[in-house]
Amino acid sequence: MSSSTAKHDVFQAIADPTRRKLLQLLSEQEMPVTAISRHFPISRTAVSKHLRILSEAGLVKEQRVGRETRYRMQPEPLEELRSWLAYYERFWDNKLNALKRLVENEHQAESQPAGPRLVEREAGQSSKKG
Amino acid sequence: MSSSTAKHDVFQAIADPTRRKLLQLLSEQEMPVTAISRHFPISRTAVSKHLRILSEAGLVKEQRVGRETRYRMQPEPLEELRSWLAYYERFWDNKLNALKRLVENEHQAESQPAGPRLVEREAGQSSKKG
DNA sequence: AGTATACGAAACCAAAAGGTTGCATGTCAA
DNA sequence: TTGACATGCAACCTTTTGGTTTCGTATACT
Repeated sequence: MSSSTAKHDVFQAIADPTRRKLLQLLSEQEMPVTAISRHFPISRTAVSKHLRILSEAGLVKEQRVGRETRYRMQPEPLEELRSWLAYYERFWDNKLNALKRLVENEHQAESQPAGPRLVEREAGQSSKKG
Repeated sequence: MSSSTAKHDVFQAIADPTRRKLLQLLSEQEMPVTAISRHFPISRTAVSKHLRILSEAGLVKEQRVGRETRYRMQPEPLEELRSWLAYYERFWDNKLNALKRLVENEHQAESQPAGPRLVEREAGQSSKKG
């Protein structure tokens, strides 16, 4: 169900600091565009564009109410970020655990945890002329 | 001690899909540039530039070994992403919990959880002409 | 010494990003 | 109906981004 054909994904959407502030603001409360743009030093149109990008990433939802368009945050797409991050958490967890073990055993030598040590090298095509 | 003057932050660094693949690859094993670039359809120089950006964000570390530069992933900066994300987790947690409650109680009405309902409006300067 | 390999730096380019101003349109208030 | 407000859209501009090719230099191999 997750739309993967989107022009703007969540990674790209949150890359911009203004958009992160926008998200923060809209997480606190739903707001129409002009009210939103009052919180930023840029033009309303610029804010509107950012909102569009967030919208395409599914991070905000708009609702027309009379002449205003109210935006609210939509947290679901952050799930993708979360699962992406989850993969990498084990790496710094490992480091933390290693450190913890080190501290607990204090003067003991660090036991190299099992892991890939070999470095990927040439593809094996070195005999070009022979 | 967290460097905040960096030209490239972690959000921007992971925004590019190529760089995310790069991270993935380097999380599996340390690798020199040419070997890395064999995994991508772009030039070695382009890969090198991406590596530079990741490096500036602290997400990879390089080590010169003879004529090659070996890169390895450095997970620590992802901590920032993690903590950023942590703030938003409560939002979808709320939704999940609400859903869970709903499912558990099945045919029961959804009790609106306490939260800001009011919308930020005008700053109060509507009496301009009097 | 001479050649091949690994890499970075520089110059250059097209497209995307982030911003602006101006205009058109829909809606609310007298 | 007339005017103010809220917004979207189009045109335009500048800077950044992601990419290329070419070249220089350090290191390794024989």
